[in-house]
Amino acid sequence: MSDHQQQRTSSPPSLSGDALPPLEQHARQYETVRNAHETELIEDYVELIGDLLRHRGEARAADIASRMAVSQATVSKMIRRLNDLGLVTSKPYRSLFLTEEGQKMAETSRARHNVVLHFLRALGVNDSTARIDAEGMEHHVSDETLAIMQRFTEQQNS
Amino acid sequence: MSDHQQQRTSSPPSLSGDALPPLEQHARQYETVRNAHETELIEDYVELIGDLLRHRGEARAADIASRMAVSQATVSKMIRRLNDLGLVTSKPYRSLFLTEEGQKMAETSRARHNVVLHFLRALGVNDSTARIDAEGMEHHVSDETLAIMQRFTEQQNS
DNA sequence: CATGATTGTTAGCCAAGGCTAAACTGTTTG
DNA sequence: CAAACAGTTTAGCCTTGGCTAACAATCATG
Ligand SMILES: [Mn+2]
Ligand SMILES: [Mn+2]
Ligand SMILES: [Mn+2]
Ligand SMILES: [Mn+2]
Repeated sequence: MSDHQQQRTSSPPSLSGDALPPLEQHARQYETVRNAHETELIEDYVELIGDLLRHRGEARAADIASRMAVSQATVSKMIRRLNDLGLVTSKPYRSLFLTEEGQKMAETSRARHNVVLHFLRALGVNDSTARIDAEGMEHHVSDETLAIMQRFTEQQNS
Repeated sequence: MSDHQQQRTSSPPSLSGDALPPLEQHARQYETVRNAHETELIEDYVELIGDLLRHRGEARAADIASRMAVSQATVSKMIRRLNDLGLVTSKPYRSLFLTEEGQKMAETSRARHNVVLHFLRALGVNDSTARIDAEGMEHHVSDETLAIMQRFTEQQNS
């Protein structure tokens, strides 16, 4: 099929599915995704540290490493970054703590994560699948969509 | 844990929101996300190349660069990777084409992308927001969730 | 209180995915 | 048909986020 293959047997000129979005808009889609990827891991770390602090009272590098399924060296390096970003405070060989800013990020990340997770469950997705999907999706859900998801979930549970 | 600090004062055992998932499951969440990130960009390139071929008859590096809002050098490097992966064929200074395998990937990516996009619109999300969110979310939606989204969308449009 | 186990850090490696600058090719056009 | 221009490639750089191996600190325990 050098050109067009059958495609419908008798179709008029252009029946090639949805059109391409205008260039500017299309570009903005990919840019937004790239931006999300820059903060994604940071958010997951901060959120996890917050959760460990809330549930365990402390957040050790070793716990983060096993929860994230990543080496301790990787965690150690990332902790320095979080420190440089002013999100955590860490004395060597001691538990981590979140700065004010880190706490704020942890809360908003956790809130968003929960909205997505509960939405997926309300949609009918199996819990463990919902958890996996939410872990990735959360970073790519706009505020607009988030609000709609929340409304949907509330409506469903009533 | 050396010290614990206060940590509880007087509250009943656990009032710290949802519990942490069991370690194995939690680790699997992050692993799945990392895996998705490995193939994500590849899929977007292949999908875009497929769309350009369908809509324009050819896929030039310059078009990809402007659509992705990325430098031509970046595209050129990525094309070599796609070539090495057996997803595209490319003669220097000529338009790209998809291999069989590339076409298969383009189709399944496009199909999944569309399910997510149409689902978001059916949910009530504004079109341009839906496009942005779908571009990121698509790579983190399991088959299970995808099927549910599709059913939801169909049901909504009837 | 010495010592082994656990935990944390550092050094050095790698691949992916960006970038700019410079060189090269192909096409258009005066 | 020679330039000029547009498109493509290459070289070299950078950051992120992984890894392993070696070393260092802390903690538990006999
Ligand atoms: Mn999260
Ligand atoms: Mn996440
Ligand atoms: Mn896509
Ligand atoms: Mn995408």
